[in-house]
Parts: sequence; structure tokens; C-alpha cells
Amino acid sequence: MGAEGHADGTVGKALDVLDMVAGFGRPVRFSDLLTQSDYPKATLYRLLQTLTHQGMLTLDPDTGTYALGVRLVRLAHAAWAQSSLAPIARPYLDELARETGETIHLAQMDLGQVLYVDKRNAARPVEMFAQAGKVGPAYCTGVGKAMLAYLPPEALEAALARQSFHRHTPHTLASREALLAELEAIRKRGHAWDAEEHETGIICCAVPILSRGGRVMGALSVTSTTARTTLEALGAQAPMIKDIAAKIAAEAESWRFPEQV
Amino acid sequence: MGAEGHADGTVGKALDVLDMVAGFGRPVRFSDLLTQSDYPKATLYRLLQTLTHQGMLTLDPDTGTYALGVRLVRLAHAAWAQSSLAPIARPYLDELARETGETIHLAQMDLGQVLYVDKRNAARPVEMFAQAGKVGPAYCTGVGKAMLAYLPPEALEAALARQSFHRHTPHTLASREALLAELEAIRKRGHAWDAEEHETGIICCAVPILSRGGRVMGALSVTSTTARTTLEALGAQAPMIKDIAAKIAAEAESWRFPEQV
DNA sequence: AGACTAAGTTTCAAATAGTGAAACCAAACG
DNA sequence: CGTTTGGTTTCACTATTTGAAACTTAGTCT
Repeated sequence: MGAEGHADGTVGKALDVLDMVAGFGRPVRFSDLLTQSDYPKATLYRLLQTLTHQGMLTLDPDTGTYALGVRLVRLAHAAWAQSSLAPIARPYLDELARETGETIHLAQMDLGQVLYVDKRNAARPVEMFAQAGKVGPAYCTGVGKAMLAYLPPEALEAALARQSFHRHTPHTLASREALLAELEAIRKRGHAWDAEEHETGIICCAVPILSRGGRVMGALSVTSTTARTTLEALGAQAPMIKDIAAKIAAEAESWRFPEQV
Repeated sequence: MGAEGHADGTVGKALDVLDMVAGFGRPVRFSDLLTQSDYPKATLYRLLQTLTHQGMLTLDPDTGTYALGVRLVRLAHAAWAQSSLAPIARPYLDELARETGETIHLAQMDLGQVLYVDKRNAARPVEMFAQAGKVGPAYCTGVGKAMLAYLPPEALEAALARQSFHRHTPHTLASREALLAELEAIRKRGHAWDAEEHETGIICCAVPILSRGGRVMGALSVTSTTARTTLEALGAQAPMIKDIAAKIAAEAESWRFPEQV
């Protein structure tokens, strides 16, 4: 993590620092950040000061460590409520979870990565904050591939450039070419598989959530294990998943959902 | 909403804009923001552009409206996990909810306002994102007063300056003086009441979560209704609530929790 | 103790990035 | 078809940001 591309302006740098702090996943000291970043000492120092003053970071005076501030949590609540599909999709996810009894994921695209914005766990009650907000790779997950397949050329290109193509399992499509072929197949088929490409034993069936104009708004998936079911059996559910995705899309449409990269 | 005090530097302004967009609670057009803010057209325009480019905002090309971006959701996940008391307090909240059967709130201080970081609803299962992240007034809520009472002088002063002292109910302490007297009483008593000061019929008992050094880390409250119970009955629970708060504090201490304003 | 080192904070002139009034453009309106 | 409304771009002016280096603590080692 860290070492972002090119941050435009002071704001970009500040946000970059924010990401960096987030990346550590624990309170960090000034010097930790200094070694990570390319910013010179004084610059980084002032950025941290500003962010702290703004409440985006908090500084523990005793240990001299920085952590993400609560202002972020507040902003995020608003972000989740207004900018993600989650609040709209909520009742539909419940329905799908009831119908299938499997794990449900709702995801959106965030800078070439998959961002899970909501989830239903087969057994447990929902625990949102703890689950949503996680990110995952796009090239080897059902939701990721479902979205990639319907991205417009430039956006796809940008997303592909950000894929790492790590071979998680023997089934992972670990090259650009293999992935492109699969995307073509997904467009033909209308839904995406995850055939143990990310984790052995885990399979899923995913469909994109498309606006009327064909814009990718997100993706929806039903996940299970090879122990419990097969790809074919999951595939039988595809029409229902597609149906739910369409309902979500229709409702989101009326909210005129903004474009995702 | 909007019209923040004085934003230091470009970063401050950008974050200010972010807050403003969040404040609307729906996608906003450029001109909506323009009328709200004091920033001149061009400045606001460039800020929006930068934020959009950074993924903190998204711009719907069709409607020309801005909404909070998904990057925030991602950041928030990290913030919630690493910087709030919530993950630590989780099991204790469960315990308290089981014991009391009432609604439980866990809050922290955010720029003079109360930020709810977790919640247990008497009946329903937890629904985090939808509930946490909300803010409320400090001067007329149990958790707010519990925290104010133990703030160091300068921080209290800063917080007081941000209170609006709106008279929500006939019981609201709607002046600085009345509030200060109550804070003194809270310190004596060791816990705070909300005696229908925010909403008629709603009462609660709240205690601060204090670090070993006496720093305010957050507050914990048990809420009920006048229909179901009385302040006195709630007061009987105070020792237990305090006990749980102490446990949370102790565990947080080992994580060396950072200072809150 | 005294000398060394690591970690964080401050300085200051140079350079860059941000500012905002005003001009411009485009689409919607009457 | 001229006008208004809403959004984008320009450009000279300025304030902010920059970062090497100097400085200050607070530990550590001998």
C-alpha cells in the first residue's frame, strides 16, 4: 500500500496521506509514514498537522501516533447513505438471502478494485461496518468480472491497468488475455462465475447491475462452496439474481445514480 | 449545514466542501453548492473538480450532480476499525444489551457534536452503517453531557462554542449557564441523565468512558422511555454501566487510544 | 556524566499552486 | 432568436506550500 501514483495538488497529497494511514491498519508514528512516503519530512509533517487539525486524523499525544479520525466515520455514513447502492438494495438483498439461503454480496467498482458495500451472511445477522467497506481484486471475483465485462472500453482499460493478476488458486485467470476472453464469455452468458478463482472451494454466480443506459452501477452475487453445491446449480439461480439486479437498477435509476469509474 | 468556521489551507476548504455535499444528503448540483458556500465560483469549481478526480466525490455526467464517492466508504471502514472504540466495545455492548434489554448507544466527541459509533437496538439485530455515523447535539443528550462534563477546560470551551442551545423540549437545558451547572452535578454524581431533554418521553443514563489519565474517550448510555421506566430505575443500572465503561476503557487503554477534541 | 543518535519540530527564501473577477460558452427558455 | 441560467475557462495577482537545513528534545551507549 501507499506510494500512490500522482497526486494532484495539495488536496491530493493530503488524501494520499490519509490512505496511507488507513493502509497501516493501526496507529502509526510519524517516522513510519516518512519512510513509506516520498514526501519530504517537513511536507509530510505539515500535511499530518493539517489533517489532524481538521479532524480527519487524531494524534495520540502520549505515543505520538496518528490514526484516522472520527470525522471520517461521519462523512462515510453520508457517503454510504447517498452514494452507494446499498440503501436501495437493502430489501432486495434480504429477499435474495431468504430465497437462496446463501451468502450475498453487493459490490461497486472503486478505482479498479471491488468495493463491497453490503453483504448478507447465510447464518448471522448483518454487521455492516465490520463487513462493508472491504475491498477485493476485480479480476478474480465474480462481482469484479461481472462489472469489468460491462465497462466501456476506456474505463475497462483503466481498470485492467490496475489489476495485479496474482494467481490465488490454480483456477485464477492470471493474464490479461485470459481475462478478456472470459469477459467476452460473460457478456454472451449474461452472468459471471467465480469458479474457485479467488479461494479454493468457493464458487459464486454474479450479475452486473446496469442502468438503463448500460452504465455499470455495481454487481450482485450469490456465493457458496463446492461442498454444498455446484456451478450448474448456482447457474440455475442466475435468472432470479438477474431479476433482482434489474429491480435494484430500476429503483436506483430514479435516483439518477452517478457514474463510477 | 455548511458555512464552516475558518478552514485552514486548501485542504481545509476541500474538506469543508465535502461536508457540504454530505450535508445535503442527496446529489447536488454545482449551483446548489455555490449558493450555500462563501467560496467564489471558480474556487468552488476547482475544489469540486479535484475532489471528483480524487474519487471523494462522483459527478453524474447526465444530471451534473455531485455525490460523495465510494473512496470515503473504504476509508471509513478503516477509520471505524482502527480509530473508534466500536470494535473494542462490541462484545461489551452486546453484554449490556442482553442485561438491560434496552437500547444502547456508544458515542464519541466530534468537533463539539456527539457522534454515535455503535448502537444496540432492544428488539432488532444490529444494522451498523445505517445507524452509526449519525451525529447529534452534545448539550441535550446523555452521552453528550457525560463527555462534556469530563472534558479539560479548553476543550470544553471549544465544544461549548459550537453548541446551538436549541430548546428541543420543555426540559432542554437551553443556556450555557444551566448546562455548566448540570455538568458540575454530573461530575458529582458520576453519571449523566437525559431527562427528556432531547425528545419527549425519552430518558437515558450515560457514563463517560475515561482513560486512566482521565481523558474522555467516549460515552456509553442506556436509553428507555418514560412509559417503560423511570430515571430512578435507570439510575439503579448506573453502577453496571460504569463497570462496563471501565472495562472498555481498560481494553482501549492497551491500544493507546488517541485524543479526541 | 558526557557524547552520540534517533525522532520530531521549526525556519525561511524560492517556487508553486490557489485565487477570484470577469469573460466565455452552451444549453434551456420565453 | 435574443435572453437568461448554469457551468467552464482565463489570467494576472498572491498567498500557500515547499523542502533543505538547522534546531530541539529525548533516549542510548560507553
